[in-house]
Amino acid sequence: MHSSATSNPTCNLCLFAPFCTSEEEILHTGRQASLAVKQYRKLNRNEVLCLPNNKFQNLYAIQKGTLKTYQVEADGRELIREFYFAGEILGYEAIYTGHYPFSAVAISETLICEIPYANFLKLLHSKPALQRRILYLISRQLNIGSYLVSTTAEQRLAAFLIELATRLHPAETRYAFLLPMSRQDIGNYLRLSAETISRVFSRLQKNKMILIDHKKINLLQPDKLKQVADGLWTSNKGNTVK
Amino acid sequence: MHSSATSNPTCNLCLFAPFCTSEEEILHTGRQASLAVKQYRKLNRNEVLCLPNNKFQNLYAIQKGTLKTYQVEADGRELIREFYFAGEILGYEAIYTGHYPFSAVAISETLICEIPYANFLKLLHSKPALQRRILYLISRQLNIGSYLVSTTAEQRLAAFLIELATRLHPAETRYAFLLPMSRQDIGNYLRLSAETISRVFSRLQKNKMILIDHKKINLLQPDKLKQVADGLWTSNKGNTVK
DNA sequence: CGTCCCGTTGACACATCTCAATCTCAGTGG
DNA sequence: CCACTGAGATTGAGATGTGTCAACGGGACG
Repeated sequence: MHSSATSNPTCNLCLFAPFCTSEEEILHTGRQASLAVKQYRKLNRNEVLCLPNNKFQNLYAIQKGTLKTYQVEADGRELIREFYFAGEILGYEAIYTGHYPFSAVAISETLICEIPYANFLKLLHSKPALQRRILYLISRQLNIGSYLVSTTAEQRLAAFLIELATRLHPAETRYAFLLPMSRQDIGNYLRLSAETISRVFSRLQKNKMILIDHKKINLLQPDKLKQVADGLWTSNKGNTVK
Repeated sequence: MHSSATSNPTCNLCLFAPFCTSEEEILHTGRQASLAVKQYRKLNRNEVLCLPNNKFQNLYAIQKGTLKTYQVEADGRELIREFYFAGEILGYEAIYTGHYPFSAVAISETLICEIPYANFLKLLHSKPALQRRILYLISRQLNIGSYLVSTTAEQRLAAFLIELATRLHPAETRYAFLLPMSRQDIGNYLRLSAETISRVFSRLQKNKMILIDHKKINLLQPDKLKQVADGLWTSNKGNTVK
């Protein structure tokens, strides 16, 4: 365990750190400080954070780990709305609906911090700089996943990988990383079958754009991947330039 | 022309009406009041509001009419990111990127109001109720179009039609309306070809769920359409229940 | 009244899905 | 330490929904 909230590298980047009840305070007192703007909680793999129609009360800052939000279709298929990584905030959608419009589940061991929405509003109002910053981050949410509009499987997966490289580690882009989610999860997010994800991975590897070994992935040529994402390249029928 | 800003029915619902320079003030003085929080502007069909990489300065409130935002793919295809109708606010995405990440074009005669972002921030800070309301509306944006994750053409189009019924007229749902956009535009938004849109319209009409005559559309059975959207019904192979 | 754009419909091509078999790897217990 | 097990990943073959290309038809508008 970390000795204090701010000793966690992600916390250093967190907007709410100044208003946060430290982990050690929680651990030592054995109870959560009721006045805390932010509270610490641990989720194991596959543990549920919230369910559809749960009443909206908190936003959640992810300190470490990964979550997915999803809804289940009538036919039983799971449609992933978004992944959330360390440093990101989950729950903005619920401000409008009044309840969480999805299930949120940890896909790896995850640490989250609760931000009661009432406190969130108070803080925003008292700190203009924080308000600007939060609008900036919500605006970012509106831009995330805009590549889902792309048509081909290759385009979407390539764009997804590039985005992962920028989102997986806060304030830093790394082109070699561990995929936190399964092929099935990626498919449920990109609206492709797990088999298609697997096949496209194989194609991209054959073209030397990536190296992939189970969860370990290395984006060898991010620039070329970007071209694939933009539809400038395709390897569907041998490596042909359009 | 209207005699004042608040005489326009949409203005009555607008959050910024209290801080707005009235139309008649603008018309009578012949120049736009520089201190105005909100300014009036008219766009003809196909007139451009902003282009990709234009510097972000204003949010735009739509007073009347319809706009689309889109980006052009490498292969020349136009991908529509969102439609905007009367009472909605365009431009949140640009807060993050610092420039508009899309083209915005009127698809019918449209009246818009400019909200300089600096003024927007000041207003939000001085009016906590306005701040809450704006967060509420941005949250709504995060939920709009969530049905784009659906797999089949029928599901996406049915969900689109239902959403249109609720968004087309502020604070009121109407199941008979005029489609403001072309089949091509709908296809560019739902990631389907114009031909597919046409075919699905025909199928839905054959099943008595809608009446469609060029731009005029009537959602005869919104509840059944909702079931189609949710994947509970399909008419792909004759009208079969799954 | 003619032109042109938009929408409709048909035939065929193709990307992705579905179903299925096989394989690897991690975890578990003997 | 090894065998067993189950979940996830890979790969193949056939099915299918949607895209593409094309022809046709009908309003809207000048």
